[in-house]
Amino acid sequence: MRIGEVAERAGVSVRALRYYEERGLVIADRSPSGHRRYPESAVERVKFIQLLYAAGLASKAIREILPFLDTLVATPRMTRRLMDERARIRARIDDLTKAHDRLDELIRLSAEYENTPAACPAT
Amino acid sequence: MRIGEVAERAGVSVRALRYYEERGLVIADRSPSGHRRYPESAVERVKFIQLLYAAGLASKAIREILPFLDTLVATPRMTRRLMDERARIRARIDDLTKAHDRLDELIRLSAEYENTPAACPAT
DNA sequence: CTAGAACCTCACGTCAACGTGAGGATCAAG
DNA sequence: CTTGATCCTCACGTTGACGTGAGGTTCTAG
Repeated sequence: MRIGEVAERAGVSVRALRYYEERGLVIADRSPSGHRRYPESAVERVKFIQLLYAAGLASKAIREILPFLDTLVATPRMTRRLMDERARIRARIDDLTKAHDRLDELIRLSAEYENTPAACPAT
Repeated sequence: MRIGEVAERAGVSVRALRYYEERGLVIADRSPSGHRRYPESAVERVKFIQLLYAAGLASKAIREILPFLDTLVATPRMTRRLMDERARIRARIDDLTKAHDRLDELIRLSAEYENTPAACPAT
């Protein structure tokens, strides 16, 4: 598969894919002319990378975790990293929950001084 | 109160406080010689700012929300911003939860191939 | 065979929230 | 009055995940 198709199907930019290769997150072999060739699996792999990036993992952490997808064998280092990052994410969720509740509080407060309805469509 | 004390009590750097002033998040008046003077309330204000920064709000969004703490009166714009950010945070929590669960899955998988105990101290 | 789409490699630009000196003034204590 | 801690204002450096041309090659449809 060519880079443009991978980009579109994974929902990222072509530049991002080149960047991932530079960071060692995705390996692509090349056509004789030098164009990148990706296997089908690359799409899912990139989506997974996006998931981890969105969760705030650094590319270094991702690089340590990704090989697991290929080998399905976890080194102690990988396991540790997985658990560390899980803990980090959990802590982050706690922080966000605090901020969320605080904003909630303010919104309810503001509803007392304004005519603005406190009801939120997404609640 | 001087900037150093505010910094220590709020748990941020002196540089951060100057930056917050530059961004219009904290107003400090000056001594005749030009040193910043903060009211007691600044400590709580800065902690709140930290909470919002930690939740991923941009300084622009914080600037729109902060006046509420002073006036306790919400303009429609402020209310909208509050609710927008609450929604953003909620969405962010969802993303993180997805990533968390995915990592959890991998950790359980890796426990099958390694002797690494799956038990997590923080669970 | 030719045009336009898609690809390539540099390599500098971006943005946010500060960090980090440089160089100098001010404050609090003895 | 001196000294060490604290403060001031520039102003450039940092980090990560790309964006954005520049300048050139390759692929593909007609």
